[in-house]
Amino acid sequence: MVSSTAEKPKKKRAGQYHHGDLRRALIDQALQTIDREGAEGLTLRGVGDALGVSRTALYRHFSDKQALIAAVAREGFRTLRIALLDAWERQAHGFPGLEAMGEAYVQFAIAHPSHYRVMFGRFVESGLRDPELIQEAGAAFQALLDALLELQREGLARPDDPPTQARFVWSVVHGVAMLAIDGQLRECHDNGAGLIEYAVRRIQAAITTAVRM
Amino acid sequence: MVSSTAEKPKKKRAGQYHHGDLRRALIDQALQTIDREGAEGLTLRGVGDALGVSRTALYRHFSDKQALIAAVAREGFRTLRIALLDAWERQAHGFPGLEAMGEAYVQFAIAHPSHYRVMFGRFVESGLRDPELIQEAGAAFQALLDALLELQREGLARPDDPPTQARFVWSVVHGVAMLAIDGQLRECHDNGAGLIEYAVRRIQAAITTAVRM
DNA sequence: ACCTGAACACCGTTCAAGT
DNA sequence: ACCTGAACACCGTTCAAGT
Repeated sequence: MVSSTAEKPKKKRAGQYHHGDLRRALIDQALQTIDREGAEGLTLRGVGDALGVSRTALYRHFSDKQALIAAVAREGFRTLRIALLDAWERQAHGFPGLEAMGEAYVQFAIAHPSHYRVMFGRFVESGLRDPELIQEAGAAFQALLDALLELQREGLARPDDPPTQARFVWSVVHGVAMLAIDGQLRECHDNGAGLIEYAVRRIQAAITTAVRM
Repeated sequence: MVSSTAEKPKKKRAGQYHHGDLRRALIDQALQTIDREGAEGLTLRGVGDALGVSRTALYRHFSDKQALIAAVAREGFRTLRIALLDAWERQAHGFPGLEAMGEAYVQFAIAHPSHYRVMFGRFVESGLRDPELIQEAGAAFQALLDALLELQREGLARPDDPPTQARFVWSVVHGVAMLAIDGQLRECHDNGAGLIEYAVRRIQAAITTAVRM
């Protein structure tokens, strides 16, 4: 930190002349709108109005609309990673931990479908301009990779190439999640709960070293 | 067919006063645009211009833009189903046939990423207004279900609830496909080819009755 | 029946101007 | 430094009017 002039960072009270942290408020408002109305329902005019601010005010904090969405996506990967780690710890690791991670993953997507879609849509384009998004996504993936590495070390999971094994597991839960939020499981009377349970069991069967499930 | 008046169905030559089958031309043009520029690049003005027709001409054949997209999605499920059945037959059924189906599935998505996204995006909303879309998607799913039923009958696949088993397999290939086209496999030096191979093998391990893979 | 062109109500983004 | 309001170039959709 370079010692600056006499000016301390101003902490303006909320509701006063604009915001103390408009950037933060914009992200929160965008996330709220996305969760409620979907990403298509997100307009710069809308977030501006909701915050009592001009529709062009956000250009002081984000290069464009896509950058705002990328920031929302970043938050999503962070929340997801924490949920995964929490599930893993709560079940004290092992295959029960991996199952819990899988269920937590799909539940996050079902609870926040629009947010989840935003995390994966336009990922490449957004990632090129927002390295922190890629970093945050990588951290979430790392949580899964670490779990599998531990299972392999304990001789529970097959000693396959770890990144490939992790991407396979990711594919299953991502596939279930996407099918669920896109309405492709509408014929399941239980709204996909049975499939999630089946899927995590079959993941275990697919990567275990044990002879029988 | 009710015998009509003296008027035979006019077969206008292309390039002449509009089209003999504008509906067909609109779908083809929309598909081409989607494949080339993505679904966001699809504008009614664009397809109209490309066909030498007003931008509102399509309202004679489709209720709105979403209905046009739904028609494109329908074509996609049809093409996908044919590709799956072809792969299944070419490998003479069995697990080799199932593996080939899985690879054909992912390859379709990678070859036509925007088309594939359109097939699953807004599926519910589109399906409510376009029952044929749901029917075509169901037919594609049925191809997979039939394959698994045969494997179960032969004692090769576990006798689990067939729709659940089919949705699980679908989730894996859908997950791989979505991750691939959304750029989440960019760190794979082989662009995901190894993952696809690994995934179809692990699917087999997950649903087989055999003790060892 | 089928298509057009003007009009309408929206967008994201730019930019000169305010404080 | 930060924000505004008018303006610009786009959208999808509607509708009276043409043929």
